[in-house]
Formats: sequence, C-alpha cells, structure tokens
Amino acid sequence: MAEQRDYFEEVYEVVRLIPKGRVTTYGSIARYLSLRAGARMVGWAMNGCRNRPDVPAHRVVNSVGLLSGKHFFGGPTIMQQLLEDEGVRIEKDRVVDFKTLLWDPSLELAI
DNA sequence: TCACTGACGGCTG
DNA sequence: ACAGCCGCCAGTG
Repeated sequence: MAEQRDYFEEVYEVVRLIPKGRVTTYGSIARYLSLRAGARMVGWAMNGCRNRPDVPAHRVVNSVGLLSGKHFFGGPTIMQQLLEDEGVRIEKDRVVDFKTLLWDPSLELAI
C-alpha cells in the first residue's frame, strides 16, 4: 500500500534530524510527536525504516540507553559499530554517557 | 474473536 | 538499584 501511517513518516523525519554522535529514545520521539500510541509504535515504525537507508535508526535507543534494536541491523554488532563510528562509545550494548549524548527532540527542537 | 508478542516506558514493591 | 506488572497499538496464529 502506498499509504503508510502518517506518524511513520513523522518518526523518520525526526530520526533524520538526530545529529551525528547523538542518540535519542523511542519514548522521546513518541512524546515529541504526541503519539498516544507510545514508544512501542515508534519501534514498530522503525521496523518499516529498514528500507530507508537515510533513516539513522541506530541513533535510536531505549530509555536506558540500551541498543535494543541491534539485532535488527543484520548483525549483533552492526548498530554498535555504526554508533562507535560516530564517536558514541558503547559498553555492554549500552551507550556510555547516554544521558549526556541524549538528544531529546522535545527540548532540542523546542516545538 | 481471543490470546500472544513486540526495536518501550512508567509505576510499584 | 533491581525486578515485576500493566498499558499502549498493530500484526499474527
């Protein structure tokens, strides 16, 4: 179907705005877009972004900085390598200094 | 139609 | 700090 969920596109747009070397969370995106569906649907939206190379899904982690979606990158270390290549340190599938690197659209974009 | 699952998050003990 | 439970929406058996 040509008609994707509108919030899918909105999610992709926000994800594309994430600066290199920064990360954000599913919940932050959901809150920024006022998705009452919650973070789960953001994750579901990311599932559809696998066909979209321009969407840096690796910069999206869960609320504790855990690379919960690493297994969906074709390998258990792909997501980690992508992040480390941008200067984000990963330790035990978790973003180091996650709270500092967190890029919350609700704050940074200041809607 | 019901039940279970999932790239999550918040609340409670 | 940690573990468990519930709610949220969509897809699948």
